[in-house]
Amino acid sequence: MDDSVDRHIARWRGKAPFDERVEAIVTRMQFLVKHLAQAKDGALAAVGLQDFEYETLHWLGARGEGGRATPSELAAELKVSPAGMTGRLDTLEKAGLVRRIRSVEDRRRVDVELTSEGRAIWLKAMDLRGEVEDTMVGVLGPDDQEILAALLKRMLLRMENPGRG
Amino acid sequence: MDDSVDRHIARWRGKAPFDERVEAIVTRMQFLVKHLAQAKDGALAAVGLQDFEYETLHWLGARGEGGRATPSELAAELKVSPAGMTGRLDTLEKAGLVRRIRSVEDRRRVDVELTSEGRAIWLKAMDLRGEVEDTMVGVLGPDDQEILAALLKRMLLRMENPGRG
DNA sequence: GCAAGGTATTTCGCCAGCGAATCTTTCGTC
DNA sequence: GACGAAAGATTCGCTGGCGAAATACCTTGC
Repeated sequence: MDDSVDRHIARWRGKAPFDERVEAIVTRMQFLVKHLAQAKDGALAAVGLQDFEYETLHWLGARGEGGRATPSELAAELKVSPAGMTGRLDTLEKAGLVRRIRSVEDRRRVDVELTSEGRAIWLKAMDLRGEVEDTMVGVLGPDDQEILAALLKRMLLRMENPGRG
Repeated sequence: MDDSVDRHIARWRGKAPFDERVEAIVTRMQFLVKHLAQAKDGALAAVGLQDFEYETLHWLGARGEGGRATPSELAAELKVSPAGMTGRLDTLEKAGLVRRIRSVEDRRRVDVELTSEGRAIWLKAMDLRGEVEDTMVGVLGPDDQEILAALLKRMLLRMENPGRG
């Protein structure tokens, strides 16, 4: 059975010089990410969160109980511009899910931490998000998941270490 | 060697209940797509194109010489809202890369086609984009690429056919 | 033949993100 | 110890995309 990318590529064969495998891989990843975002949007709406809010809470929650992070760290981890992160934190702080604390020893810095309410909502949202992602990744058995994760990792390493081979 | 996703997941183990494999796969795909978009932005700037413009020209070009498509078709294929597609086409038409033709027999409809200039620029841009994507996907040998494409396809089929399995 | 409903596109108001510029604080150097 | 460079966060102006409403057109049923 064909997916939309197969149809795209077939309709297209011979009309221009390009690598079909590469095209298929890249386009499928783009579509999967887009699908995922849309599906997650729907699921997260149930707890009143938007995707970008959840994503931010998620990486903040990863710091552990009472864990903190600076806006720049979060911006780098989430691959968002510093300005974008300021905007996200504004929204989250206004909603009471996050707290900004100006550092004492270096007053340029700001630490961000989850409020207890933020942590609670994040935990609720994790379940919902998990369902969507499990639906997608769950088509694959555990072995295939391992293989997929490894292949993706090799590509990501290349992108994160431009110097390397 | 670890990538940023490994580090994220490790830092995080035991702190919340979730499937590490799924998390790793999803997060890596998101990062790869983001990396790709950023790298492509840079490359395409050389021909004065933005990513969303190239993407639209690309699917239009796939229709073949003199091929046409309606805005709604393009919107569906590119997973963009109809309103968003109008905006894209406005930009492209103003730049002279695309032409809108109101259909004669059904005057609600609009057909879109590449101008010759649009086709030329698209072809030039394909090379540049190819380089970036090849760099990423090229870490994998042909066999691994086939495996990856197949795994992605299985997931995409699931997302495009919600009823199924 | 005409009203009601459906379809294709566009307009409108809004939002998150980006890059550049700004402001504050700290660090290095003389 | 003062002054310029650097670092961290924020503000500002702009852009692409979204959802909802509006517009224009076709089609069906009476």
